[in-house]
Amino acid sequence: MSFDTSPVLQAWRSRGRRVTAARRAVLEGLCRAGCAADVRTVYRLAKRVHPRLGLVTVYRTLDLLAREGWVQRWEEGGVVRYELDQPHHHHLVCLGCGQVRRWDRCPVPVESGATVGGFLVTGHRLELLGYCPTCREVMR
Amino acid sequence: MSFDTSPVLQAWRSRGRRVTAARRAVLEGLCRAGCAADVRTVYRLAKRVHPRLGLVTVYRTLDLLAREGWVQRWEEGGVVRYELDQPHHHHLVCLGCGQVRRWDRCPVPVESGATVGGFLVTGHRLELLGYCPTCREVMR
DNA sequence: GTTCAGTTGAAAATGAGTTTCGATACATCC
DNA sequence: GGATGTATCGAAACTCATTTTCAACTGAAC
Repeated sequence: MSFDTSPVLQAWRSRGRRVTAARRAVLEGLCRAGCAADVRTVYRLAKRVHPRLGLVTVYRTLDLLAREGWVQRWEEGGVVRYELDQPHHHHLVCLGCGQVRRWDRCPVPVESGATVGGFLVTGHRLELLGYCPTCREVMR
Repeated sequence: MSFDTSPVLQAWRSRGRRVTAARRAVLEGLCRAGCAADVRTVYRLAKRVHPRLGLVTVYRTLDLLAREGWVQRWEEGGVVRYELDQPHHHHLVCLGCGQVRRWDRCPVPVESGATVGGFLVTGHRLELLGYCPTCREVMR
C-alpha cells in the first residue's frame, strides 16, 4: 500500500517521542500488510525488517498510532484489526475465510456532528457480511 | 423487553434438546438485559433466577441460541454482545461509557443476496459511534 | 563521548472464553 | 410414581490474546 510514513515520524519527533527501529518496523509492517491487518500479521511482517522486535512493542505501537489517529482499530470475528488511516470507506467481510476487502461506497447519511436521539454522532462503522468468490465456489 | 421464549423451548424439545432450569434462566436473563447484553450481564441477571448457574453454561447456551439463530452475536470495544433476534435494526454506541442503544433506521441499500465486487452479501452491520447525552454533559 | 528519560523485550500476570470430566437431572419407559 | 439412560451441568484446569512489570537499552541533546 502507498502510505507516506514521514509525517508520522515528524509528528513523533516534534512531540518529543523517539523514532526507534522498532517503531519504524511496525509502521513498515502495517504498510506491507495492506487493508485491515491483525496484530500477528503486522508482527510477522515487521519482524522481517527488525528481527529482534517483540510482540509487546507491536501492541504498544499500534495502540499509540490509534490514539494519535494514524490508524483505525476495529474488530471482526474476535480478531482485532488495524489499518492505516485512509479516505472514508467500509469493509466486505467474508464469513467463510475471514478475509476483509475494502468497499469505497458509503450509504450512511449521518454526518459527523449530527444528533440522533440525543446521541452526538462522531462517526460510524459499516461492514457488509457475506462470502468471497473463493468461498462461494467451495460452498457449491 | 417483550420476547416470547416458548417457541425456543418448543423447538428445543422437538429436536430432542432438554429444557433445563439453567437454559430457562439464561433466556430470562437475556430478556431482562434488553438490547445488546454482554455475557457477564446475562450471567448476573440469570443467576438471580437460578443461583447455582455457572458461567460456562451461559457461554454454552448463548452459543447454542446463536447457532440456532435465536440471537445475534456481535462485538464492540472488545466486548462480545448478544441480543434476541429482532426486526432489522442498528446500534448507537457511546464512546464514553460504552452503552448501546437501538437505532431503527437502516440506510444501507444492499439487499441480502446482492453481489458486490464478487462478494455475495448476506447481511450487514452498522454502528453509529458518538456520545450519549450523559457523556456529552460530562465532557463540557 | 556522556547523560538521561523514553523505549524495549522477556517474563509474569491477567482475564475472557473453552475444554474436561465426574455429578446431576430431564425425558422416557414401565 | 419410580427406575433408567443420556444430555446437560458446573468446578476446575486450560488456552491464548493482551497487558503489566522491570531491568536493560538507546535515541537525542548537550
